[in-house]
Amino acid sequence: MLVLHNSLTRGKEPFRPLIPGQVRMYVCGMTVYDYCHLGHARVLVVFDMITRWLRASGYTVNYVRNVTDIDDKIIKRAQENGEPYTALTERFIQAMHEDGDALGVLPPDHEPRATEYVGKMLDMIQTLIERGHAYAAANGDVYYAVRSFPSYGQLSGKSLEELNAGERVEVDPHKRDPLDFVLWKAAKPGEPSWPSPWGAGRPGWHIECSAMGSDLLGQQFDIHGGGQDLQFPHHENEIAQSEGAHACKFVNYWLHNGFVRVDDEKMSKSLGNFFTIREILAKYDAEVVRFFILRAHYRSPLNYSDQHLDDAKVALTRLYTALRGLAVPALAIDWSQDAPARFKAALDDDFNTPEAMAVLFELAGEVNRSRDAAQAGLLKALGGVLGLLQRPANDFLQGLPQITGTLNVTLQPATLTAAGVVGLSVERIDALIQERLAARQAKDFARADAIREELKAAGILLEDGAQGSLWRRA
RNA sequence: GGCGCGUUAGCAAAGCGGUUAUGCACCGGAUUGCAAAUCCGUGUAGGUCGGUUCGACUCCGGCACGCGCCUCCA
Repeated sequence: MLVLHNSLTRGKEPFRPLIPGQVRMYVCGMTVYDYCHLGHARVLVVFDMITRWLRASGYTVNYVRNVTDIDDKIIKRAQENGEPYTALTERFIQAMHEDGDALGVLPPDHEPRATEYVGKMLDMIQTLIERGHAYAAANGDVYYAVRSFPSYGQLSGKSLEELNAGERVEVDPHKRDPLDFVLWKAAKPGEPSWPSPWGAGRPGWHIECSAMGSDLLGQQFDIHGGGQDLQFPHHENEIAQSEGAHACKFVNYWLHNGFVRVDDEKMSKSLGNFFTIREILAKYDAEVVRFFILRAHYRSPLNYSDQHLDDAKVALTRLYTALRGLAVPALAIDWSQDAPARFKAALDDDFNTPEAMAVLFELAGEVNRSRDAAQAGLLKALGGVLGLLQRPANDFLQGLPQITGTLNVTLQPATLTAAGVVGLSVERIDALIQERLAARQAKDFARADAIREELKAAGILLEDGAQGSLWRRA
């Protein structure tokens, strides 16, 4: 029985979908005006893991992750670049897909773009006006009247009074209440716009998700996810819009993943302390990054540093090392066995991936002791539930970091030579290993050790075994 | 100022009112020409002050420190 933490009630609850066996889940995706950073990677990976686990648990999942492809920042960036905003968004949507693919993130079932749903948004805004939840202002904007929605603040646990007390932004004279938020934004000259009953303009950010969610998943659905920073005001506003327009409960379970931090500060665009996914993938294998993300609980803060990624790499290396050299069979998991049962119990407890991973490491120890292919198959199968361990072991152990992206990426293979990683071809490595083998057989250990040192300097580590020497990249 | 979250060993990170988390690092041993990998073994925790309890890292309260939200942000 899956139990999950619901932000709405601030506690753990048994998960019961509206339709037994079927899960409808919406996650707020990216605003596509730049490359995704590690914080975005966390959302992608965490909700991919959640989707995988729901499916592994037997649920049919309809997973929607939207794209915001029209907003102030997009318009500004496109103007700076002197390009149509659609060219900008297309480019970064493609980049986002490349990043997600690299990280082993399965595509969502639907990936609606805001610009495709403007009509639905206008319908919804019209309904909100008719129901007294919204009003058109003199400047052509349409605002949501938060005072018309008594339970406003339920998700963030704040009352309107508390929110008003902390108001730090200059009050917009067109708003009836400082907390009223924009549903429809009148266009300035030269900006992309859509016609509407209130004049040319574009949708506000919050209405996008309400419209796309209800269109694809229904007026009420099971899970809504996103980063913790969206809890207020974005998700609060979504509730006010959707419940105001549809007069029924919007979402039963709200899931929010924790932030990625740098030096104990939130990684964010505004602070400028972010690392893009592709910057990180220039130095680290994408599976290491995925492993790094899933090694922490999804609701906990995740501190980023090279040291932590180095640690993650070493840990993942241990798992792959256990699989190396075995003919690992593909097998169906018997969830009644001890290790799978503990793995399942961990994930059923609010997606506790750190505990599930502990089971993987215990299993790796058993595989190392037994060298039993069936146990290795179980390790690989359980890893697969988390989207890990699916490559041939040597592909990971001997592989180069993957470079994704065909766009204007600044990464060059040369950046990989920092540790001498690409200094030697596989052929050269094999030749040196053969030479060293001959030296060892001739008891010329000085020569053998010199070759080992030479390879080590190039980032190649040797492991001598009964059937010759194995190598891996440092 | 308001609201909320966190503080676990050298580092990272979980569960749990009483019994080994796990990974890395460290130490001892096996193995190895020497290493590496692997195996075996040992040690190192629970911010602080109180309370509840036979017993608390685990529950409750105070304090300190850190972080987040209250404005766009995954």
